[in-house]
Amino acid sequence: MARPDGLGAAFVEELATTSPFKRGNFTQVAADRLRDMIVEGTLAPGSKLQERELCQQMGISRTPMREAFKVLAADGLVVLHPSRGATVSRLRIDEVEEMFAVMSALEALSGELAAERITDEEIAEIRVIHAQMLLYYTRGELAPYFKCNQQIHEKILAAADNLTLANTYRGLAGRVRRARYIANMSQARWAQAVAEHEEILAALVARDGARLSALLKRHLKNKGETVRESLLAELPRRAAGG
Amino acid sequence: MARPDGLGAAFVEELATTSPFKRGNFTQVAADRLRDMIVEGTLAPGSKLQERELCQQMGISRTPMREAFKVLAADGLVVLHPSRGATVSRLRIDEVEEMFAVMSALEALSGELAAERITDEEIAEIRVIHAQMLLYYTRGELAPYFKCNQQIHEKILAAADNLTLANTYRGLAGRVRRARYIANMSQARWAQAVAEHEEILAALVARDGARLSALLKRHLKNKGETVRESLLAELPRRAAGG
DNA sequence: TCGGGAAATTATGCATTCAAAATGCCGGCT
DNA sequence: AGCCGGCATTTTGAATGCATAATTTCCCGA
Repeated sequence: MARPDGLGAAFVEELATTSPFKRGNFTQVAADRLRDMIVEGTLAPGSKLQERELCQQMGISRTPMREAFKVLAADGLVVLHPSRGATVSRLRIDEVEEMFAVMSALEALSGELAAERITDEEIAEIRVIHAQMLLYYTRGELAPYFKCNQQIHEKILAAADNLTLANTYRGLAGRVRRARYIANMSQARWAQAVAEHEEILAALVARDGARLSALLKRHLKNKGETVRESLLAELPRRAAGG
Repeated sequence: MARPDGLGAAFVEELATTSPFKRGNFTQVAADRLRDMIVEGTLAPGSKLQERELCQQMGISRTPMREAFKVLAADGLVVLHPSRGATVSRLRIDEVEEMFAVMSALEALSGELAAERITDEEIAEIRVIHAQMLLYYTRGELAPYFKCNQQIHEKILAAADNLTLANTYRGLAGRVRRARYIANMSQARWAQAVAEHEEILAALVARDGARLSALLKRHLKNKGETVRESLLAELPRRAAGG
């Protein structure tokens, strides 16, 4: 689901900054932009989406903006209140737990499928990213680490060669990404995650589907717990702060 | 995903037939109606969605109809061709296979979770539906059989108590439902499905999560194969017929 | 001073209008 | 005779307008 065509934020920027009249996909552009704003927290969970205001901000009219709201609502990032506008959906902790449960089931499947189908070349590519990721880990650079991490999971998803699976997964991943923005890993958790990734890579090389599946499932479960802990720790702070 | 609020077709009818001015959500109504039309085949896969025509048909204007298109596109039932309108998405056989693979992973999870949490009362309810289903089976009444079947899976999903899982599953189920409309089971397949359901019920009663999970997974896999066979058998006929 | 209610304001939902792009058609050109 | 290009028509995409529902404010009474 999410954005099957995958117009990235880059294009959004391109349109917003340069020639303002590239007719065709104001809706898509608005949706992607809103998505980014929600994920990075510019639009806080629970905050109201003022269509008038956002329209001015993006220099478009209400129609495509409203369509964008609908799309994001279908994605679960936004809640529509009939005749009362739209708000950024709050992600309750139990919801995040639910999502991670579902995602780990999907990761398990992707592991099974990937083990059957992955090519040596794909493994080699993953190996490169993996090594890069380790480097960032040793340097303690979290953001690029995450990026590599995500790329690896994307590669595995791609190797599974099941677009429906990939889209379903991405839909959920998009929704929890905002939680991850908030979440910070402890050193212990981080080390554990890296260790797990080593095992995952090994299972991938061995084409051991069952093992890979179990590893990925556990990996996601741990990630879920990390995020959960962070959220629990962060929640009271936020309540106090604003 | 899908329709989290779940306004059903009933409401659509209500609005369409009685007081025509119930201001509020023509978009939702239009989306649900289109969904039904697509699922039941009134709008054939690949056919163009003529917005003007559909607007007249439903007595609404283009704005909510276009919004409905966007929502259905996010659900995957409709494909938007920029500046060229929207068409009902075709479901390719490999896509159906993909969906069933994902659904079986989700069913497996729902089985695991349900086994942990299901109450005696819920089991009793399922037992009733199960018995009813068997009756329809012996009578050879396919449609009501399917309905019971679906209800059982819904009950298990409900028992799993994971809304995200349920919504994700429903999103996919909604998309493959059209395939099932076409599909017809062989007697052997039907008997096998019934036998599997017996086992599923037993595992549920025993609260055997691992077993239930495996059974559901296999069950869905078989269902997927059934649908696949039907589609393969139906495809050439359709090509010849029109 | 506080609470209730009505009017004004605001914002939402849908319709309509306006503009641009695509499709189809006709004529000219090779 | 067939193909390419330009013009008209159709259709889509976005903006604006209008009616209604929600919210806020303000006034009056207790």
